[in-house]
Amino acid sequence: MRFHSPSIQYFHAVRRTGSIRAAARLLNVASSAVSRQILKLEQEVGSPLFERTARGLTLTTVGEMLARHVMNVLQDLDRFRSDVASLSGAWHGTVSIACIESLTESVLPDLIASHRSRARRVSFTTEVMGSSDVLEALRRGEADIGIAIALRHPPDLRQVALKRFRLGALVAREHPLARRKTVTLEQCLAFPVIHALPELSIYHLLQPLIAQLSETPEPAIQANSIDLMRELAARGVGVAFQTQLGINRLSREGQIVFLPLDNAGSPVWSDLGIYVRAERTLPAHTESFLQELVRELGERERRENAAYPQVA
Amino acid sequence: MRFHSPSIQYFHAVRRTGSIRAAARLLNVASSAVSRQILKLEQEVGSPLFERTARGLTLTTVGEMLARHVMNVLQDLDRFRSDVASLSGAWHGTVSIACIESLTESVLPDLIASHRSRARRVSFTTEVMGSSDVLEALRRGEADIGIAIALRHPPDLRQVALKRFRLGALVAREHPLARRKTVTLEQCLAFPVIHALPELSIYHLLQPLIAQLSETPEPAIQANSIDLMRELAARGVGVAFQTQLGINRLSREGQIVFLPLDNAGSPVWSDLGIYVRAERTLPAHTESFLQELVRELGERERRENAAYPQVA
DNA sequence: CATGTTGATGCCGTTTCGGCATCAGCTATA
DNA sequence: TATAGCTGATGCCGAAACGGCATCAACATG
Repeated sequence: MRFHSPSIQYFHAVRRTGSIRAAARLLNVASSAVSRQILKLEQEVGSPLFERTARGLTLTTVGEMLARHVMNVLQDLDRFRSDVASLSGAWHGTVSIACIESLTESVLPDLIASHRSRARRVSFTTEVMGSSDVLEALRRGEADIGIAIALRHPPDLRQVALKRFRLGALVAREHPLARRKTVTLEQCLAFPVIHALPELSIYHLLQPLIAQLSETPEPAIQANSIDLMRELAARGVGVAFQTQLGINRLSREGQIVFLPLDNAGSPVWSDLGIYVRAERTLPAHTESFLQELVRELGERERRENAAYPQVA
Repeated sequence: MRFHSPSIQYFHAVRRTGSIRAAARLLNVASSAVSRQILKLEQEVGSPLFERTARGLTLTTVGEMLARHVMNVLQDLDRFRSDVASLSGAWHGTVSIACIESLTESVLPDLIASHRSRARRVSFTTEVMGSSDVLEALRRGEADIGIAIALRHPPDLRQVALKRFRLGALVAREHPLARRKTVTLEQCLAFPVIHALPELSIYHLLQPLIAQLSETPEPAIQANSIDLMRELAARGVGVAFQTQLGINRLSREGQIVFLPLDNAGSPVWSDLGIYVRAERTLPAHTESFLQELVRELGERERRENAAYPQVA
């Protein structure tokens, strides 16, 4: 089912690999064929699509416009294929997810397992990365659904949903703070603290608050893994900060305590956004999973707000 | 700039004309070429795309799915072309509008004239038709922007805006009702009335109200042209019904009077919807005109509500 | 300066495409 | 019912496009 000209498929491969020869290897054709298709394309558009360097090819402005069009075409072709396939019974296809680390502990595994039990022929590709990389992966068409801290998103992405979760401190069951209902940042900083490195978005949430404090916090552990930070906190090494999303299992087992953070009387929110490419209609199986994801996150948001009611 | 396989262009032409030979004439190629491309396409999709009758071809279910994909591709190609062109300075392109008759008196001519004075290289195609035909033209990709009475719209269309206008009675300056502020349907039916035929949406707005009345209205003039009905009312032939959108000039010149309709104490609304295909990103020049259209209609809605304040 | 990249290009065999003529099936009209 | 006019499909053939191989020039790296 390849009824689009080789030109646009070749163009797409060259854009992704950044090299004609690499694209040719990917496509199992000679590099001359790829080169000629690109030249033909440039002649028809009437403007160069790539800047040739000795190392490879980079998109020009017109090239980026064409890349956008080609991505729209190929993604819509995917949707069409999926629609045709679902017509003849079997639902199949792949859902590709790019998300930040906080989802990997319970939200995603629960959802994927539950979805697979109902639609076994839908497969998943999940890649964990930083928030800005999530948005970039979506823009480049390397993922269908993105979950990231809700920054200002580029206009070619659509924010399907926005859910807010309270940022809190994670301490071991035996920690002196463990009996409290909420904690302030000052109270936490009296103890050893497990800090997030700048590549984690939690860093950018907490940094402005820490900067406001008069005392300089004492040296502490720093890490770039939500997972590691959580496990360290569970072992009583120090106080970690994150949302409740990533500690479902440990908190159920009572090994770890989540204390909502209080900053001058108001909660500290971490906004989670769910994104898709704007210029795109999702295949049915992807749309279906997306709806479940939105519902599940909404459900967790609701449950959490019920557990830690806010004194507005 | 034709970098898509002939297959999809041929398919598109066949879908529009409903015939291979007609498509071939349209494309200036032999019918055998078209026939073969369609057969190849069907082989690649693995399912027939058309049902062959002696009269021509009709889309199958899979064919309609492909038609949707092909339309997305070709419309996005248009957008790409427009983007590239606007990069090199000159804004050009065509805005194709499908709308109902009420817009032709002042809204559209004003807007188009104003837009053309600023962007001379943008041309317009405007086609007047019934509300359901407007939606159908959009679905078929035969128009970029549709303006119609806001019915339930199919899911592949997006309602960009919804503006409500009061339905009212149109009478000549000398008409006995002309001095009133508002009128009821009963009051109007005491005079000769110019009715809309069922092909106009006004018919469907008024019919349920008329049916509620005890008295059967006396025979009156019936017409299917907003324009004609307005001119008849201006000549004192009878009372016509429509929104204030179509009588700007005549009402300014004082030849005709608009009396908002009162039905059991509440206004009778006519909802106007602005539509575009959902799975589509509009070219910049089309999007720009669309924004002006929405603003202008919103402005008229506001002005009208100020002129005839509602006693909620 | 040598070596390994990169993309572009000339040459040539294969594949695809399009045009012409023709065939079979159906419809409308006389 | 017979005929004329339409429909799409197909065999044949020349033209155009495509892809593979070998090679070239330009550049980066050691």
